Amino acid sequence: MAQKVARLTDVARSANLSVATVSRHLNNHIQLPEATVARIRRAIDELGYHPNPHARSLSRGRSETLGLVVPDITNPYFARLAAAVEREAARRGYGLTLCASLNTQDREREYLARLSRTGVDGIIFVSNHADDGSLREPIQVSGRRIVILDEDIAGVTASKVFIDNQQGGFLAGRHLIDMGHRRIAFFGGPEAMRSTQERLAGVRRAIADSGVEAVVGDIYCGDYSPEHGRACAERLLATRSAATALLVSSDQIMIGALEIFRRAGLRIPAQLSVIGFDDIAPFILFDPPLTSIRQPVDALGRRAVDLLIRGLEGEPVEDVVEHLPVELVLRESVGRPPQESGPAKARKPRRTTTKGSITP
Amino acid sequence: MAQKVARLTDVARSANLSVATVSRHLNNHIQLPEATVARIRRAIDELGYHPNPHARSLSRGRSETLGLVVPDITNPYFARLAAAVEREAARRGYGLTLCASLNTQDREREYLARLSRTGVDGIIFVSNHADDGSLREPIQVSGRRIVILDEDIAGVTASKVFIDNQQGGFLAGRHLIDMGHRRIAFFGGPEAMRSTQERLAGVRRAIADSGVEAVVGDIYCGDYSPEHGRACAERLLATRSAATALLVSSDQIMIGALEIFRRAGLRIPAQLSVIGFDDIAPFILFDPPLTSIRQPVDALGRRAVDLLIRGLEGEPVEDVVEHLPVELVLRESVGRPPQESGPAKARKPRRTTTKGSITP
DNA sequence: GCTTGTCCGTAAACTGTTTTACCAGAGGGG
DNA sequence: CCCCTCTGGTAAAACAGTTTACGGACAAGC
Repeated sequence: MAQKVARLTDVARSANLSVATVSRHLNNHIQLPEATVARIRRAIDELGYHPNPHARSLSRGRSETLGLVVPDITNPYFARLAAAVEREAARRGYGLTLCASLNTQDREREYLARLSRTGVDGIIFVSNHADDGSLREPIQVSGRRIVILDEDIAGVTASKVFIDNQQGGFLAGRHLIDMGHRRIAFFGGPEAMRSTQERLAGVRRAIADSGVEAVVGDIYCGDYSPEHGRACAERLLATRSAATALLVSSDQIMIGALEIFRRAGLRIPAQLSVIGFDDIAPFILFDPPLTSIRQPVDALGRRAVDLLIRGLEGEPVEDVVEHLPVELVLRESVGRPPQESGPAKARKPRRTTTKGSITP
Repeated sequence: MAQKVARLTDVARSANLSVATVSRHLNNHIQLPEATVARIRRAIDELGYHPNPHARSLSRGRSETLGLVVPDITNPYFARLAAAVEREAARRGYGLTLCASLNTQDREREYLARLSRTGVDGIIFVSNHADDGSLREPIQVSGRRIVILDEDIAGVTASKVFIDNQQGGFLAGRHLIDMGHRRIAFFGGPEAMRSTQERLAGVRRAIADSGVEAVVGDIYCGDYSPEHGRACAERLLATRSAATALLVSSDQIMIGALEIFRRAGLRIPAQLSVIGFDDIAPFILFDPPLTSIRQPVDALGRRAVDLLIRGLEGEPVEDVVEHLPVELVLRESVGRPPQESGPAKARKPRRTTTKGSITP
């Protein structure tokens, strides 16, 4: 009783072979005659042999496992990202160990250390706050290959995959201008974060490009949460803003904002045109269906995994920084500004979904 | 250049000790004089030594990693569950490797095999479909300790943690009866699943216990999805059902159903009283805020991890089967049935949140 | 003075693979 | 007949820790 689990040695002995032969056969490093193969197969079945994964990892120097550090999988955006990463990793034969940093630097550092101790081959790192430089050293010291996703961490040399935030702002801005809006409000994430700054810059570029007299005012920054969205919306209503259009920088913020708008009886888009950002939440189900900048979340995850695994498997890849294109999905939450009487000088909106392009 | 990473041997040599001494000190198996400790510390810092996790796992026979198989983290219910599991695992010093089965038996089997190959110490398994018996063997053969979560897989001997589905149905049913409803519709998940059957049984038990002449009719089963919810709602409206109340067996189904009801202009609870199940989605934000049976999702995850780790760390635990209590959260989506003119013989609702109890 | 026990420490076995270096024998070409 | 190249296979050395069994030195107890 309590019989030991079968080892490779046992299989080899039972098949009258050396361990090396069996091992190489199992790893397809050798072509054996059918008779020998059958002997091995029989021995394995009989003994119920399963290779010991720890020994395998030690010997090969890798475990075929990736680590993913993400602020919070309860947030649909990160859930979707994690799902994409997991799927792609699995497709390429890698496992994924998940770490929820809850967006605190402490836990981020702790998980980085833990992942080093845990033997993952590489790490995909997603943070969601402005970086204060304290992450730089633990990342470099972890010794693991790493790729930074979604939000930058300055000073770290690694491959990085972002979305084209500026293009997102630009597409939204241009659409609003085209529809005749001249004052655009903006509900953003943390002010210090690149995503916020770049999206804003995109809107401004759209205005500048249009040659039209327009402005982005009522810029309220905070964190990516429904609470912040509610606060923004209340503030916008309270100040009786002159803005006729609004760009909301995330689904989470949008959910909070819509709650307040609905409660206040604000009609969208009759009284206020609204564009969202992310397009993960089922905005098509909302009333009205929401026009939104769609992030290529799945592509983001896939690309990060691809870059990481490539680096891992010897291919000597340079660190790259990529900006994946976003697109504008037109639905029904953007209309003409209320004060505009006729179809004066406003141009028509363009095609239904407008692909952004990769910026260098 | 390309200098080798420091090994324990290097540390020992540099500190003028044997590897055993250093190893035991690092693992707190020995108390050393301060001078020796300092030598070790110096050597480690100088060499930048990090223990090799693979070697460690091999030697100790475990990796302090758990596996979680879940249908889809994109679903908020499972996302929440995964978050709870991850948090608890991390708290106890364990990592978590994530597998998304997408609810297909094939992928479930594949992941089970993969997790065996990947060296996790134990597995938490969540499936979301009626089990056809084909999972039984791969689970047993995996050789890993396993705990089944949320939905049963018959014939598997393992610890299992469920919620008390019947109590959920019962609490909902009793509340509706108390409010005067006599015909209750039910939108459920797959008919073959225990969760569906037990919740339904709970409602029926509530009716039986009340001694009142009531019935649960318009029972529509399908999968846990918004699409199914839309289909259910359309069917209910189309048949001009006599039901004055409705129990919806999941958030996902609810989202679809509400969309149709809203579109049809149905007033809740004036024309139809509604109770939800899960209470993960922010139902408090809905209009009206939804009365719902709340699942103890965090507790579910924590308990599963606890059971698993206990078994792993030698404590000889019997396989247990637990049913965690649910509670009824009263909000504003349940009222009196429309045809009821006065507050006739209906009893008052009870306290605000009613804890269920553990059933044996 | 002898035993006993503690403290600090060592050598060696053990974990279970993969991989390298090598080799006997068979078959083919010259 | 000799040389060469496959084929099918082996022994042994990594991989990098943990753990066991043991042992010398020194102090205390008798």
